[in-house]
Amino acid sequence: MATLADVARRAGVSPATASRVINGSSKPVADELRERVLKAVAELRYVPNAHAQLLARPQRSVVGVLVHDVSDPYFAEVTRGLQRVATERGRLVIICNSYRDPEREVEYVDLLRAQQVAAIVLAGSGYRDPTVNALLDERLAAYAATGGRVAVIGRHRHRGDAVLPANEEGARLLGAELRRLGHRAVGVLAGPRSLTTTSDRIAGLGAGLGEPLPEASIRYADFTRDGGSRAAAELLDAAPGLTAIVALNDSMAVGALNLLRARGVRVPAEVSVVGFDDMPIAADVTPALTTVRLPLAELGARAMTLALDPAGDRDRVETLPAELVHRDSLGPAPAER
Amino acid sequence: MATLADVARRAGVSPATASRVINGSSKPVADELRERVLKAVAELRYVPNAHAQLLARPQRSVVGVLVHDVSDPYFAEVTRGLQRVATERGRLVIICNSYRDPEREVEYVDLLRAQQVAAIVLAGSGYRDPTVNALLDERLAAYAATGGRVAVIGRHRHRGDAVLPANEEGARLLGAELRRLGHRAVGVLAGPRSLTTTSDRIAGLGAGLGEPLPEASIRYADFTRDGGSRAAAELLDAAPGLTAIVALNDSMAVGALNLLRARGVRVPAEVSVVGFDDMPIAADVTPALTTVRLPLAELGARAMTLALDPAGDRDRVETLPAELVHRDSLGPAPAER
DNA sequence: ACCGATCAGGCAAGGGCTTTCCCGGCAGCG
DNA sequence: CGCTGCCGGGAAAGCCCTTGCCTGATCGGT
Repeated sequence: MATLADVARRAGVSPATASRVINGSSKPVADELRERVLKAVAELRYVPNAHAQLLARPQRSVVGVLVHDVSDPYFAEVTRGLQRVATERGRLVIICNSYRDPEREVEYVDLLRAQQVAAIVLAGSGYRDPTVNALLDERLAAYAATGGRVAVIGRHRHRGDAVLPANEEGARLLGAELRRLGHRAVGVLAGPRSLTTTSDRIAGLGAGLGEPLPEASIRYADFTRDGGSRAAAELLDAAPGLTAIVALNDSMAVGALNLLRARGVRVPAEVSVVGFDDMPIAADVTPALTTVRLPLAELGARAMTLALDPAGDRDRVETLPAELVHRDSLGPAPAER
Repeated sequence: MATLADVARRAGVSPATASRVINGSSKPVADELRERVLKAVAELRYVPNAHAQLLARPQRSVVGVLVHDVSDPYFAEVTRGLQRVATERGRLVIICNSYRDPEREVEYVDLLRAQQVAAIVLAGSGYRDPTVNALLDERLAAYAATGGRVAVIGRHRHRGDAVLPANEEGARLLGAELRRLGHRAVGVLAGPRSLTTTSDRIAGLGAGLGEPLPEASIRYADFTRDGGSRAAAELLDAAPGLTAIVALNDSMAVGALNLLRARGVRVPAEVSVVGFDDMPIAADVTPALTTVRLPLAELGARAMTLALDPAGDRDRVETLPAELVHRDSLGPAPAER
């Protein structure tokens, strides 16, 4: 690997001059020398060692993003927003997948810290377990204490700048609509119990329905298509009288739709199904999914903006609204079964 | 930010000793000192500066991945495979999105080179333009010349280790099946003209159908749902007699399905629709999409494996087979229209 | 009790780059 | 003609860490 010294030698100048030419320093360099340096750079295909640069100047330029799983459509969308802003601002992004493992999350925070990233963006539901949060908080605080910027998405239990999707409010909207349509026996396909996203959405739903949801009508599973399918099967077997199934994300809803089709249950005539997030596929399944739209890319974009802007005196918190999207999978409750 | 020197001072030892304790060096250190160092590390919340480490020891550990767009389901799936292997091998991954801009691709290669990554994995269709390829090749060669490892996915025009999806063969399978079912008027929803993936799949399709596809029955658009929808509309308007539409990826197929539904065209009774890739949603749309399955995650996993294994004497090339997945959106050609 | 071997720990040299500070040379001024 | 001031270029210090090599001490053997 060619070094700056190689370039300087080849151009017959000092490393100092070469560096100045390459970085466009404000210090003037004679045209002839400049050209010689540029020529040497091209010939040697020289690329500065980013680590040495970072060591030599305190300026931090890359930003770390910690998500549960980029290949999950939810995070894919959030990441798109994050990337857009980062690219606009000329920042490189390191994406890390925690796969919802709190321990790995802590490890990654340290790793990003070691990489001297300018900022860390944490995306994806927080955990309900206070022990886990405390550990992560402690690490983030250590990072922030040395000037690192932190922004979180959807983790209201962490300090630092935050952007929050209106999980609870969105679920409330949905609950109210279900109630208006006469649904009384509502089942819930929930994500992992440990996540605040799950508990927030359940709470909102209960509020909207006007009565807390009995634990018996909730099934916890993975936030995936298969998780939704399995949970729906269990739920239907346990409580055959349900008129509506609320999935706490669209993937699960798709799984439920699939199961119902397999069992020959008509949607929404016999059972209504609704989702959450409004992922791109929601409109393309049959029946088209009624769901709660969250501005996912916007969530990412805002968070990255917060992370890259200088810290304020106090934590900034932005809440982004949820919106009910009416499609075909939700109808009035059938009169009697 | 605490440094090793801070830790050493606090523990009352030399930086050398501190370093040895922290890195678990083979050189023995007395238990008492070891403990003092560990205590200082904890108190200062010390994390070694990864850049300084990288500078001090030549060992490269992170690997760079260059994709068109992680939030595209195709790449999301490929990335999942890449990540899996990288994590197993204890490697951090830097993901970069080129958004199909060849120029940005070259920039990112340099950037990854600057980051001293151990390997670069290039995923996603190559370009047909030889000029563009030459430029990229030159940069990759510069990287490889200094010991960097390169692996590409689906870019048969680049040297270096490669894993290739059987694009052409998969399309041939599909073409043959269409022919068997009596389809003679076949339209194609193609991705960008500049990509080899597009041209390979078109070539294979023609081969399978037994006759080259007339240019008039092809519409080029973005590899997206909306691209597919628009292209389908144009195609149908221009050639109303089509009995089958082949989308060159599943997103486009979903868009086509949507358009046909909006126009009241029955699938597959009046027009058959097939996709490519077998993305997770393919099974969930209505009618369920007949498509060509590519082992996407496997593609990623293999590529990462190649990239992390030491270079062989010659370039290794693995081809992964495509498989026709029969679902509901493809039926026999209607007798007469 | 002395010598050599063994061992733990520290010194210091890098690794590649940036940047401050200094120096030599030149022009301009008195 | 001599001095000052400016300007372009280079020497070198430092960023933080690892590690080969050296030193001082301890221990065993004789």
